[in-house]
Amino acid sequence: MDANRQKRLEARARILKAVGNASRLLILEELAQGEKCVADLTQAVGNDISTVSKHLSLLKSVGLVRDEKRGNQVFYTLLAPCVLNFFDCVESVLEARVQHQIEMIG
Amino acid sequence: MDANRQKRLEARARILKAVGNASRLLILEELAQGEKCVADLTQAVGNDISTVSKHLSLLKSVGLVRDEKRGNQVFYTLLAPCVLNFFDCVESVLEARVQHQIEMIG
DNA sequence: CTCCTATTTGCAATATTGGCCAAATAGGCA
DNA sequence: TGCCTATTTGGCCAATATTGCAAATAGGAG
Repeated sequence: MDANRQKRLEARARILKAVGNASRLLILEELAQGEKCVADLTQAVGNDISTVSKHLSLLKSVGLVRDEKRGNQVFYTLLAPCVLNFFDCVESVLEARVQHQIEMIG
Repeated sequence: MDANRQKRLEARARILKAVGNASRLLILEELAQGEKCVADLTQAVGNDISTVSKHLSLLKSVGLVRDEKRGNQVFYTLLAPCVLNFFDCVESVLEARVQHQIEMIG
């Protein structure tokens, strides 16, 4: 396969991989409501704060979120709200799967 | 965090995770052009055929593709073309990142 | 400066993924 | 039946990802 295509696909995969994790999806959903600090997100996710911090730094490294320090807190903001559109597609896949299972049974 | 929300997020993550891999992205792009058999996809991806077969079975298990055996070949079809829309969003994230880097330098 | 709070980083343990090879399976054809 | 081709499955290993704890860092307040 073409090396350029490979590079392009890997760059895309890195971003999509960042979205393919339940904790990070939750973080993105929370950020969809507006900026949040790490402590707030930690509360929502339920993991150790250090774990959440690492998820955030991953999301930041691929460009999905931005961070801003104010006082001794760090606020994270969703940079690419378009990822929220993924959910509709994903839901349709889940729907279709349920439908398929019903057909198998019936 | 709510257990139902957790379940829902994990179901979504499973699908998105399936898309977050360069080889599987390539497979999805190939399938966007129409159904292909495993050998064709193997040629395009460049991995061992057993590896490609596993990628396909993963994509199938999350409901993104469908398989159909005809003769001694198995043809795979894209079930959720909406995943192709992810690419626009992902490209915009990559673009924004480049832009950000330029600002850092400049 | 010292203490307190918020966050990040380093480290180690564990889990998951991606890959290949070899073996198994399945269909078609002689 | 036996052979050939196409695909899947099982086993295994290396690389990567996820997590928590403890230590480090950074900013604000006294």
